[in-house]
Amino acid sequence: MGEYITGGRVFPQIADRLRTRIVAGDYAAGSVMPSEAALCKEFHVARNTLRRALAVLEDERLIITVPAKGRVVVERDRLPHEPYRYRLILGELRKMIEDGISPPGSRLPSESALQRRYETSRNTVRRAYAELEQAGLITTRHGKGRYVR
Amino acid sequence: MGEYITGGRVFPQIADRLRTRIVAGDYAAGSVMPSEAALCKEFHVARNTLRRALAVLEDERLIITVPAKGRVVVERDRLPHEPYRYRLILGELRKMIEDGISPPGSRLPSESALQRRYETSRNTVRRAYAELEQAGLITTRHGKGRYVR
DNA sequence: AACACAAGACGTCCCTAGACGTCCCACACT
DNA sequence: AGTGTGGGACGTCTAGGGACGTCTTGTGTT
Repeated sequence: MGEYITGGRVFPQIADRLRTRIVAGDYAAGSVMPSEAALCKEFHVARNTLRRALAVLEDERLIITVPAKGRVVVERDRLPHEPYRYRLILGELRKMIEDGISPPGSRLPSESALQRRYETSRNTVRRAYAELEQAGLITTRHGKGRYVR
Repeated sequence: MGEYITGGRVFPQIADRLRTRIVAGDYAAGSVMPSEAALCKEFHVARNTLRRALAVLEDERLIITVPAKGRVVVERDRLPHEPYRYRLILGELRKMIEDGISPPGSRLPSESALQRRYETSRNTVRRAYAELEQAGLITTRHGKGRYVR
């Protein structure tokens, strides 16, 4: 816990301390930083102030904000991978379809199969399939399964 | 684990065994029975079969099926209370408004206040408020709170 | 042929938890 | 007056877990 320098603005100081942690590797590249709430507690500042500090770091391209996820520390010379699970599943399924690995008419994995494969919830799997259906790439037959259109 | 009586139908047997548990109080009145999945496992039967057995008990007014909740054992001479949390909150809030305890223009409890009061999730609180707003009973002012219309 | 049963797939709903996003307001300090 | 801070409220999204509802398809018994 550092002292508060009276007179100076506080959010730049917090930005400094967070930047130090990032370059030192305390917050590993590619990982998610502690949440706003956690950092607010640690630094004893309001969310307002903390967010300003984080905005500074984002301006410096040190972190990327991912809503519903958190702040991800940027990895140099590596493009950021998909932060959302359902988007990841969605991408892999779409690739299988577009590459012809799952030809039109073929049956796609069941929800429970994907649930096991990706170690995720049924909700997330369904979300991915919902978008594929929305995109017109697949059709669903109740009680039977999903098929490539 | 009892034996299976060859020749007889199995779902009536399961209904019998479940009925016995209910009248014996193994499944207390007002409580929720084990889920279909759990009972399927215990009796080593398909969901189909188990549901038939449960349908028998529901016909006999011994249990009530509550989607997303489970089977509730009926309480004699007590009308069943609201099974869904958000409906319960909704009901109490509406009563406060209609009884004039929360007069028009007055501010309603914040989401976090209700969250604490009912020991529930923010989602559930929001759900209740959403229905009140849908019903035109309240209005929401972003950043300020909710008010009786 | 009809029925019971098994097994599995998808559909819908309730509930919890946690992130970030936005807005509003009071206060202090400049 | 303007800015920084603290603090709070509501908005939206991702994710996980679980219950019942419905549909389809086999298999075996009657």
